[in-house]
Amino acid sequence: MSTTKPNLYDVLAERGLVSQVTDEKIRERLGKPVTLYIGFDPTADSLHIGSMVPIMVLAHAQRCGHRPIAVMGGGTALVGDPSGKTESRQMLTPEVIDHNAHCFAQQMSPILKFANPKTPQANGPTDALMVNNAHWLTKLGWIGLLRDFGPHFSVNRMLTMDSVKNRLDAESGLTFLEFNYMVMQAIDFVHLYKSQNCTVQMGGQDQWGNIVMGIELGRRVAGADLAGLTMPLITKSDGKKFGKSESGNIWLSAERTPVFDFYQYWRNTPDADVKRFLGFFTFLPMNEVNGLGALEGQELNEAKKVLAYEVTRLVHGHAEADKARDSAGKAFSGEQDVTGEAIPHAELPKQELTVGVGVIQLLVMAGLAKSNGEAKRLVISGGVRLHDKPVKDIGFKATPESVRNGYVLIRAGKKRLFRFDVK
RNA sequence: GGGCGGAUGCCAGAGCGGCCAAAUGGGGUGGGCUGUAAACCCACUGGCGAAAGCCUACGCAGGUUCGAAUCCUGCUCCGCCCA
Repeated sequence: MSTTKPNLYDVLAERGLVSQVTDEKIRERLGKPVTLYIGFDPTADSLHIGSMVPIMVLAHAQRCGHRPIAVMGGGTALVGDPSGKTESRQMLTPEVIDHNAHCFAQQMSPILKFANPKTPQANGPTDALMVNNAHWLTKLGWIGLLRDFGPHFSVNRMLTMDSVKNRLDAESGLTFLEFNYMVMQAIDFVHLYKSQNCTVQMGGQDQWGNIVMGIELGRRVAGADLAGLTMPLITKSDGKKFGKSESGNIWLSAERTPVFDFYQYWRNTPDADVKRFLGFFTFLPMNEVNGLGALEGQELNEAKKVLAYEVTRLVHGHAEADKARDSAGKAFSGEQDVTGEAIPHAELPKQELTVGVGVIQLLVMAGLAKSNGEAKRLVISGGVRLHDKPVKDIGFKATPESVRNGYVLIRAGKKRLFRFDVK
């Protein structure tokens, strides 16, 4: 490969994306093209921004001349994810998993270039692969599994894994099924080594144990020289969970998280996280990242705009990102222009207004409140405005007089708003 | 298989016959201060209802009681200990 391409390790390291490595010489390994993988759990039909880091890492790998594989944990999803005792242990069907994997591929494809299975001859050496571990895991028989892999797993060793130790101490305990997750993941690595010559596995910090198991298994059963690298857990300086907001997870799917909300999530990044996030979630060169991150005080808002725009562009494309940026910019700047396309909106028939529509109802219709009660509390606490006029009375009704420029704007708090276009 | 302990709201965790829609903390939302930031301060935080009130909720199913998250019985699940 061309020597002009940067070393993946350097790229990840300077962006703060390296937590641990299994091999001191990982940098040398990555000096020439390798095949590497990261696992994803296809338990929902959309990825959320927690998965952005792994996707970015795969994309960096691709840019550095390596071949990335995204492994769908279809096999593990088939037996259900037993972590979290209150979670319903839904066992996903193969059809659902396939559907989810398909959705993931679509969401990843703007960031990661995938090989086209239909035109193998046209695919490049760094085109990404997506595979489903159900394809090989479901073929394993119990006896065969024990015979081929059983002797190579030391339970003593497994018991020393943090993930296991924590669960043994925890009230929830650890089931045999969960105990076997790491076995499955180890087998994945070996399978990918044998079938794709994949020699490096990456993953979140929490995957460390699983990665190490895979490396050891590879050495024992195939004499393979495998390596792993983990990425740090993404935290927010304010201690809040990354990727969560008032309305739950921030998803990559525009259906689950409107582009406007997506943009706003990043736009509202705490100061202390802006620089790190620019490194994690954008491809901006580090000198630019450092420059933006060095801004202080109010100036840092410019960096947040760049962050929000860049991430939105990566995930949703130029056109949508432009709309979100322009709409948000106008709505929250002095202009207070809320006519932007990306502003959440819906149509409201004129005749409903002639009868009068209560604020409570409007808030619920707009999705700004989940129930009438919540809407009422919102009004009572002084958080609701119709256009720019505070609404203090829960009995207030919007009428044709409430329409301005063809719409009725309702705001909940400073940042949430919804526009009813009156038809 | 046996013994003991446990299961409470988004999460953690009090309550152990009426004062319980259930303490407290976290989270979330709204307000204040700001820069669409953080920190900090205040308020709110099951549903329906204008309200009075009604309904649903303390693992599940029954029972005792005027009255049960609280007592009894059975079941399910979890933890600890013993074999």
